[in-house]
Amino acid sequence: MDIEEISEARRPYHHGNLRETLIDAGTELARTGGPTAVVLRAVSREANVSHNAAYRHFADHEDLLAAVSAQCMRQLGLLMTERMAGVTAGSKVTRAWAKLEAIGRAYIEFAITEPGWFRTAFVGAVPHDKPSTTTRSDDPDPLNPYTMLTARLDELVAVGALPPERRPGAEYAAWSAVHGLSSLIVDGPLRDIPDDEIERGVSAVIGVVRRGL
Amino acid sequence: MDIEEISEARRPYHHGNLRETLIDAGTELARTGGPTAVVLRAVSREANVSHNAAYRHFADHEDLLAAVSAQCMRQLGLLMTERMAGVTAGSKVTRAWAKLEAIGRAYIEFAITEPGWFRTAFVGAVPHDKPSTTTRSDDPDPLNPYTMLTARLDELVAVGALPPERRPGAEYAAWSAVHGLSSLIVDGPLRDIPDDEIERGVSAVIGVVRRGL
DNA sequence: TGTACATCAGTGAACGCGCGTTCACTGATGTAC
DNA sequence: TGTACATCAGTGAACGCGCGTTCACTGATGTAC
Repeated sequence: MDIEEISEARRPYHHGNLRETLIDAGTELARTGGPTAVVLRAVSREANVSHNAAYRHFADHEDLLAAVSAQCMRQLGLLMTERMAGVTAGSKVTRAWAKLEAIGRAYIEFAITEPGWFRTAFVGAVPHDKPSTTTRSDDPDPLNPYTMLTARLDELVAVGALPPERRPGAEYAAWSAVHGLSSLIVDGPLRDIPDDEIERGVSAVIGVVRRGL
Repeated sequence: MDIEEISEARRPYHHGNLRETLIDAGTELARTGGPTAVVLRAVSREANVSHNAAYRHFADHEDLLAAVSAQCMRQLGLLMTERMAGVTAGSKVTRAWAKLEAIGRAYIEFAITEPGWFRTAFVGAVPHDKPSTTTRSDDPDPLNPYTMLTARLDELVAVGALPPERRPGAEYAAWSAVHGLSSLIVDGPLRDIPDDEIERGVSAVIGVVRRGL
């Protein structure tokens, strides 16, 4: 009750949680408009705050965009985790393959259902071997899509489904295939293909990766 | 001599070839700055023409950008053709595979050596089954990368290297893999990986596609 | 062959727009004594 | 427990910027008679 009162009328001068609020507002704008919609003034407007307040929490526009981008990437990792959790049946080998397929399909699903987030996630994305300064932790982020992919490939080797000599470079092949189809559909020449054609593309990509590994 | 005179001092009021000149200027700007550098005023400036002259040849900014984008796509097709022409040795089957590999490697090479063009080629790219109004011809453009890919895959089938039942959807798999690696390197998280790591990625992608098909 | 006139292809000034950023400020909070 | 004061987190006005686009125009060209 008190909280509602505050959020409606007696909004305090000090926001208390403005950084997160701004990132959330930016993420919402990115959802429909992609990275170019993450504009300092628009984000501040959305957060009901003067457009200068952002400078108390971010160095500049680029800094804010990077934070929003990271949040979009986390959304991708979240969907991948969710879809992977649905895989429970079968032998160890079957499950290992099914999990790899699940995260791959989730990646493409994310790109198609949330194109704005997908595009935003990949602007100013930090190289996978250079952890960002804000996420400086020793154990890798379990929601990071690249981390999830390497874990799946390692599991395939551990379970005997993938010959160890095929392991090096495998992440490039798998990631590229899935990312490429996503990009071609989201911004590329495959923009307007019908749903059944998309499913054919996904199946072809998954099939080639699986047989090729 | 006369020509030089004209181009230097006595530039005629009527340009005579302004449309092509503007597209070329835009392409040059795109080369270093990508699609966002293709700005109406900058392009006109580069062509030594008032920034309104462009409106005699293009409906608006988007129209100009589309023309520049098409030219960048043609550059990609040109490099692919060139690299493919280098394949001459071996049996029919060997050559068919080598040509597919050659266009795939050329695609990635183009993305890495000409990132501005690569990015520009894929903004507002026309869906592959909907030819643009300017390129309305019955026989498909031989410089179109997608056309080149399908031709290679058809050849693999004709030559007996690819089982016909594997043919449907094959272009999605091959294109996605190659485009994905390119995107990840050009704008994505693989932005700053060293050269030898790139070569590992290319080999992995090519290998998986070849074995997977 | 000459001339009037429509049309085409440029020019130059001006418009409004939203943006990122800076400035001087004010209200709220925390802390030393 | 009070009080002075530094610091933090917001506000509001203003800046310059380059952009796409529109307007009224002018110079060059082609064509009908």
